[in-house]
Parts: sequence; C-alpha cells; structure tokens
Amino acid sequence: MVTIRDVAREAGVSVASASRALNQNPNVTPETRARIQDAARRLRYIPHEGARSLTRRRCDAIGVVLPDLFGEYFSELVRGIDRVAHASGLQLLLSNMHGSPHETATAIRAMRGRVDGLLVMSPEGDGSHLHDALPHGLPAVLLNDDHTHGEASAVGIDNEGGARAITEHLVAQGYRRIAHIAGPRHNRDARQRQQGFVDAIAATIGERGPVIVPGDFTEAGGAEAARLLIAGRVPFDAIFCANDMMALGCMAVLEDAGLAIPDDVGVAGFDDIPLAGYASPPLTTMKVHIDELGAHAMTILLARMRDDGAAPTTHILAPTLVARASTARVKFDYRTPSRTHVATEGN
Amino acid sequence: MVTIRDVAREAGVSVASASRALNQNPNVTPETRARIQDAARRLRYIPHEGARSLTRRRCDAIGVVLPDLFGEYFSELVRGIDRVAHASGLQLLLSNMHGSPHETATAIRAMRGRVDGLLVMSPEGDGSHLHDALPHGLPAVLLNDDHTHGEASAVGIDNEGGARAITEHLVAQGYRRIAHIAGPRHNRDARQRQQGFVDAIAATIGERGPVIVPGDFTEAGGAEAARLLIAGRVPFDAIFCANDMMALGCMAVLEDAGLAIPDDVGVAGFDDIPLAGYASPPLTTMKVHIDELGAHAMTILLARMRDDGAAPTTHILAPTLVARASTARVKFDYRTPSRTHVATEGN
DNA sequence: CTGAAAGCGCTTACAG
DNA sequence: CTGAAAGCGCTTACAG
Repeated sequence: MVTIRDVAREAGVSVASASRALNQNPNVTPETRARIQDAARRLRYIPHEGARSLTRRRCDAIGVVLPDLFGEYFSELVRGIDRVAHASGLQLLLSNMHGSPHETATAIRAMRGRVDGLLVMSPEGDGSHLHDALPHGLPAVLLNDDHTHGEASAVGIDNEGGARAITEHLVAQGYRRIAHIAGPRHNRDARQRQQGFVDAIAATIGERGPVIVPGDFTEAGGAEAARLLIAGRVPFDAIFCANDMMALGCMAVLEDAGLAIPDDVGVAGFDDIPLAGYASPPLTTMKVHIDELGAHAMTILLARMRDDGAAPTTHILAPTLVARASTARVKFDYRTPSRTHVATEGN
Repeated sequence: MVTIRDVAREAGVSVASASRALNQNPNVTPETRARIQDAARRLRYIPHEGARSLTRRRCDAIGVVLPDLFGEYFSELVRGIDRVAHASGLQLLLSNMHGSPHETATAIRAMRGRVDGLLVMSPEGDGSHLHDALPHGLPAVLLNDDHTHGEASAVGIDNEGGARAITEHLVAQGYRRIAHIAGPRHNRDARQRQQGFVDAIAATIGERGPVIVPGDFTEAGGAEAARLLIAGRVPFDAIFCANDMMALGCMAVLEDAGLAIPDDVGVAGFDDIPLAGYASPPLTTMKVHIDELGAHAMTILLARMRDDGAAPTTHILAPTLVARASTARVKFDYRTPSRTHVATEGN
C-alpha cells in the first residue's frame, strides 16, 4: 500500500511537508501544497488511520460494548449514540460481548488504543467487575446502570418508577389479580422492574405476595410463562411482563387459549419497541426512550473526553406510560365497548 | 496510561522479553514469564491495540460501512456478519454513511489502517464510485450488489426473481389489477424489484403498463402512496410494495379507507422483517435471508483475506416466498372463507 | 533464553 | 516555509 513516504518522494519533498500539506497545515506554500496534493491523488494515497492515531494520541473513534447487537432495542440505542457521535466526527467501534461477562472484559480490552472513549452496557452483575477491565485513564460511560464505578459515569433508566407507574395503570383500569412475568434473574433491569411491581401492588391493592413467573426477556420465554400461568390454579386478570418481547409471546398464548385481551386479561410490557404498537391489540407499555439514552450517554462521554478531571456523574431517565388497547378495559376500549362490559361482569 | 515499557521496568527485563511473555511466545523461561505477568497485573497493563496492529500489520478487525445503522434490516445484517466475524476472533468497526454517497467515501477512507477487510453496502449508483474510495490492497466485499468492482467481490439478492415470484403468487391468488409501490428511484434493489414486477405482469396477465406509484421505502411513504392509489381513478385489487415497511403503511391506510385485506385488496411486501409476521393481517412477503447475506459476505471476505490473489466473485442469494394472510384470497383465507367469496364477486 | 535495534506509518516540536 | 529527527507503543528479526 502507498504511504506518505511515497507521496513525499513523488512530490519531491520531505514527509514532514507532505504531512503538513495533507493536513491543511498553513505552513506550506500554495505551490508545494498543490504539488503534494497532486501526487497524493495520482498515487491514490489514503492515510493509515492507525498510525495517525498513534502519533496524534487520539483516534476520533469511540467504542461501544453491548451484550448483543441484534434486535430493535440495540438498534435504537446505537442510532441515538451515532446521532451524537457523528455530529462530532467520531466513528463507532461496536463490540458484541455475546451475553458473556467474561467476553465483556475481552471486548473492553480490545478497545484500548483504538478509541478515545467507551460506552459499556453490561446488564448483569453490579458493574464492579467492569472496574478491572476498564482501561485506566480512558473516559467511560456505563449504559443502563444506576451508579458510577471508578471514573466511569452512568446513564440509567428508572425501572422501578416505571414498573410502579404501569402497575398503577393496570389497577386504575380495574384489574385486581395482576401477575408478573419477570426477566432474567441476574439482569439488573429485570430485578428493578420486579421490585417496582411488588411495591406498587403492595401500595395499591395491599397484596403482599403477587404471582411472579420467571422469564428470560424472549418471546418464547413469555409464551412459556403464560402457559404456566394458565395451567396454574391461581386466577389472574392481568399480566405485567418485564419487557415487550415477552408480552408479545404472552399475548399469542392467551389468545390461543381463548382469552380476550384486554377484556379477560390485560397485558402490559416495558420498553415500547416498535413492534409494540403493531401488536393486536396494540400493547400498553412503558416507553424507554432508548435512542435518547444512547444520545445522552454519548453527550456525557463527550464532556468527559474534553474534561477528564470532572467527577463521574449519574443520570436517570424516566420512562413514560404508553396506554394502548391491551389494557383498555375501562377507558380506552373504543373498539368494543360492549365486550368491555361483559368482561367486567365476567370477572 | 501504562505501557509495555512500564511493565518491563517493573519486571526488570527488556521490552522485548515483556512482549514475548505477554504474547505467549515460548522463548521465555517460566520464571521470567511469571515475573512479567505479575508486573503486568500489578500495573493493570492493557496493550495498546493501535500500536500492536501497526507493527503486526494486522488489526483483527473488519470494517462495515452501511447506509444506516437503524432498523431491523441492518440489525439482522450485522447479526449475520458478527456471527462469522466473532467466530474468527474479529472485531467489527461499524460506520454509518447516513445515506450520503459523499460520506461513503469518507467512511471507507477512515477505515484504512484500522481494519483487515471491508464490507460495504452502497445501495445507490452502480458501485463504480466506490472504486475510487476503496483502498488499494484492502480486501473488500460489496453487500447487496450484483457485480464485482475492481478487486471487490459482491454478494447480492435476486430481487428481480423475487419480485416475479411474489407477483405470480398474487396472480395465482386471483388478483388481476395489481399495482406496485416502488422504492427510491436511485435505489438498486428498488429498481430491480420494479423490473421483476413489470416482467411478471406482462408474462402472466399480459398487461404492459401496470400502475406504479413512487415510494421511498418508509412506512409514511407507503401510506402516502396508498392514499394516492385510492384517490386515483385506476381500479386495483392488489398492491405489491417494494419493501415491508411501505406495505405496513399501505395496509393501515387501506383499512382506514374501509378496504378489507385480503378480500378487497391483497397486499404483499419484500424483505420479511420481523414486523411482517405481526401485522394484521400478517403480511405476505419475500423473505430475504438478511442475516445469511451478512454471514455469507463475511465468509467470502475471510477467504479473500487469506488468499488475496483470488479473483473477485459474485454470489446471488434467492429470496423465498412467505405466503401469509394479507394475500390469502383464494387458498389461505382459513379465517373468513365466506367473505372471500363475497369479495371475489365484488370485483 | 535475552536484549539492543530497527521499523510499522504517521505527526510535531525543533532548527534553520 | 522546509527538513531532519524524535517519538507514539508495540513486535520481530538479528545477534549473542
């Protein structure tokens, strides 16, 4: 491949001059600059960014380490991150830790010397295991975490508050026997959402031990949990799923079982992925502004990269309730008002 | 930040020995190796990958340049790429060209010296403009292109064949006045799908100038096109949309207008994004095996990276028909067989 | 087995 | 304005 030495030789100047001309440095006469640029064009010279960043001590890139790259959730997250990063002329180096805590450390280490900052989302554990992996001196922001670790800032979601809000919505709709399909046991979001649910049930209905079925954040897991619920003896008239994908799987099973949504059973999710609005009936959920989460985290990272002396901070974003037909037993069931009545009687 | 010199000093050896010990090189006595590894651990040393790749002349990373990072399509594509890349221990450096042909060149150049290979998807133009931007000597594979450019291989989709197949399906279902909502004018996929549609209509129905409404691959664009169709005087009993997102927007408008799908109007899309199966009614579409497209391209790139003397190749993947309820006027309308009859009479 | 040296491709003080 | 030199952090022949 052609290097800056080739360009310098072709133009009859030193590599120093070539570098200056190619980098818009003013200390070059127009003539030599033109000669150098011509040579570069003729040789189809493209600078080696790896070498550049080694000497410039900056990469103009930021690393993003995620548990997965797939699905609407991460897609939106990356979109938000990219919006801010691109505006600052930064490239994104994405890394997939494939859900493995061990690979997280590997992925983070592989970023050293390639990026100027790091965005990390590690949904399991308390984040202290990240402390060892994070390169000392590299600005970092934890995504979806609710407190800082070492020098890393954090941007999180108010999962507990969100879970409380949607549970209260179910209660307000008249549902009284509300079950919860939880997320993965070690997942931080899942635990917090479950906690918010339990608290809200206790505060509103006064029930101390609501039904909680384990789940795994997948559509199949939601379906399986719904089957368990139906097979069990405990009656229920609503299900709050810890995320939307499970709610979708859950709804399919309920309908197959002949249960009408929202009349026999109300269903609510969490996240508001695009699919949620297309489900039939459309799914009530807590909208997590995922792209804003990403954009916000990136903005904070930029600030830290400029001033790395600043103390790490924590930001918590509030999700918002999106009430749709899947829980519209009382107020929102504009489509089949008669059936609402029947169902209410039926329960 | 701590460098290998710090480790060497701490362990009382030369940087050469430190490097060897840290890279599992056998030429180190167990004792010195242990001493060096201890020092590295104590200092929390993490190697500078940028410097490593400069001397090793390889980055263990591959660059992916896409028109956008958002949406299910790219999400699945990246998933497929990552599956293969990860198995080979390669990182992914993603770049978003934000739909701009100009930014494509910038994004590609920025990859020089950071990656060992390049995957590029540039949906507009004929790909020859890429020729100038692709660094000479860097293995590259074009995604979604149907012929090679320079040294770059290509992996494409049989859009024409797919469009013909789904058009024939509509005809087989009894639809006779089939309109097409096209994709962006300069988009290669869109043009090929339109061509396949036109050919199939001519071959089956004998119609030479079927109705074609411009679109833009977005949901809003599909809705707008559907409104145009309804407002126009030309009768239609089916719509083949150039992609699924437009089909979704299209269906919403049709239903609002009181048209029953599939009885009054059949609707078909292209891509089979996950949303397609969730639409009501579920959408008939051509499944493009997007993740396989990505995995396939990555596999080819790996082969090129091993043997860069090989001649560039072209691979075309065939999409498969997924018949769902949105076109089930004749055979698949298991839900409302009576209405099928009515609708057929009605037309 | 170990170390001194060269070099990867670039940029940037430092002289002139 | 221009060039020679040092250096970014590493690896790898080359000697010993």
